[in-house]
Amino acid sequence: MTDVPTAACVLGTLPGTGFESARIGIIDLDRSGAEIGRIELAEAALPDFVRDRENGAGREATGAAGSTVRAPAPGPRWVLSDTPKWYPQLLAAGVSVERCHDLRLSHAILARSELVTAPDAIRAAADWDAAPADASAPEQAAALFDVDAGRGHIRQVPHDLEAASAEYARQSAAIESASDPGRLRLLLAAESAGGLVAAEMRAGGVPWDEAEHDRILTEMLGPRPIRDGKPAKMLAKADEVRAALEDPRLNLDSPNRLLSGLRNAGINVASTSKWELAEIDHPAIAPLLEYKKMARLLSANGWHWLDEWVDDGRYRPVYVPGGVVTGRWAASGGGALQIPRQLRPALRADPGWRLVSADVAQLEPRALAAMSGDRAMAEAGYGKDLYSGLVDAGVVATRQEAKIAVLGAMYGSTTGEAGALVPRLRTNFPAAMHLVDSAAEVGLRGGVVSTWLGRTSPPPSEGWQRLQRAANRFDATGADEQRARRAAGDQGRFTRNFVVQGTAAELALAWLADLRLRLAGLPAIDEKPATASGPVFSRRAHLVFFLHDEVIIHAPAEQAEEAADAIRAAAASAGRLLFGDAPVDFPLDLSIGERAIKD
DNA sequence: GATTCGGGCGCG
DNA sequence: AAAGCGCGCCCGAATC
Repeated sequence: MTDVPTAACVLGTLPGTGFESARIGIIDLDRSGAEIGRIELAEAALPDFVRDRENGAGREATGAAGSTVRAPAPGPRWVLSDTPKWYPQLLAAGVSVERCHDLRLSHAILARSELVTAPDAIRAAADWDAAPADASAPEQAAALFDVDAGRGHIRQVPHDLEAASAEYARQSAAIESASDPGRLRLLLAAESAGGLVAAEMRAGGVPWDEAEHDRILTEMLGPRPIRDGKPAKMLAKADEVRAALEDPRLNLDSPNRLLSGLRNAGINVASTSKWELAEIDHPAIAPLLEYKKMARLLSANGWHWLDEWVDDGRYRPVYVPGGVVTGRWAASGGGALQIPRQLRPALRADPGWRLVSADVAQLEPRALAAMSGDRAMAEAGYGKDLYSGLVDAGVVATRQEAKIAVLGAMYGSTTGEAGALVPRLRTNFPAAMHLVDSAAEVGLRGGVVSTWLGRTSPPPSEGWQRLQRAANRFDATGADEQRARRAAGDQGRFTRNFVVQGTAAELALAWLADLRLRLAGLPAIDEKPATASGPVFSRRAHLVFFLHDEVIIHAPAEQAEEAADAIRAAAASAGRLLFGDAPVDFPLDLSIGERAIKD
């Protein structure tokens, strides 16, 4: 067994009587997917087993180890039912893995992908169409959860070895039969790597300066109130509003009452939205907008949030890879994707460490230029700000116009300023515009579209189909037709945006996947381990934050420049991996500092 | 009392 | 004046 090259290891639980401790089964597969061995372990022995395999035990040596930044002999690809089910315990034990195949994430893609020509077997395996294991539940609670599997329990994928092995075989067959297996393999590898990164970022945590957060809250709102009362500055601001409206008892927190209060004061607005209020000239408006901002900060990211989500100097949100239909990540707790810019100063490196922050400038339009092969659009952004490039190319007059036009093109704007500007893009960038216009056309008619690597949009709902049928009946009313047209337009804008947002997400995932391997190859430092991070993350640069087109790395100060180089190299590498030699680049805004401040 | 729905606003 | 995509979260109000 020890001298056979193992390409993949399927992990799964083994059936037991329930009286002994849990047993884990492992199936070794060779490159053709054929079984070459089985191993059985106690659950407690799994971390050591995985560590040994990652270090090269159980497969042939393939050259000198440790001489380059990238590990020369990769470990096996771990086939996991669901990464949050398996990986957190490994990380807690100080073990990380290089690569995996997440069956749950891959199933979701393969069951829908247009590239899969024989989807029946995958689609029939409905067990695998399930929610991720709850990474926010502590492990002991997870055990209780299984006992209490009745009410309110969201179904998980099966975690046993036979089910995992069978699903892996189905998925492998689906990939083999695909019209472009290479693209799907890339997509599934990137998606699965995202699963690893999400678990790693949660385990490592974002270094969070609680004192700075408290200082920002106190400055904005006043000192933390006793119990759940409102802070002093907020109360004072509310009094200002009530005085200006001459309505001393008005409840500002109820949109209905606030709306009546505004109308009673002669302010005619249709809603209490800030963009509508901002247009009004009245002494109550300025303090009201300030009050709304304060209320938002308090409820979304106030002291209560700090107590719940930040512990021991680390913010640990729950990421949900693949949680958005387009392939973007979602978050299921802690609001990881909505940290307000106001609180950015609270992200702060540990002493002796740095935060390396980078985002891809205009990721989505660049992804569009690349996938459509639009040379003019690629050239407009090459090596510079894409929006300014549009001004330089004479397409529009100002950067602001460029931004409105480009967003309008990707979102399907037809009216207003964007609607007026989009036709200029159609003239100058016909390939790019043809791609999004075609995607919209397909959606409008009820069809599905796919990203560059083959993630396919969900078909419109049954309700949508019903609306379209109703509008085509002989007795359809004008209202029926209007509803159907509106729904069709919505679906068209969705598919238009899907191809762009989804392809951008793929580029970002490929960037992330490449980056985490580069960082894992950096040498461990001897001193100044990051105090609050887990064992895997305390001795070298590691990812701590990812938000669509942006990453933040926590790095030992002496490793910060290497981490920055890794970020840049990974972005270039991801661009080549997806788009080959297309003349598109993905330039980064990058900064190194104790804090993660952009701009 | 527990659950859903929509307004409003934060992020890309 | 929010037109135009994708989200999550909180709150008040409606509903059971």
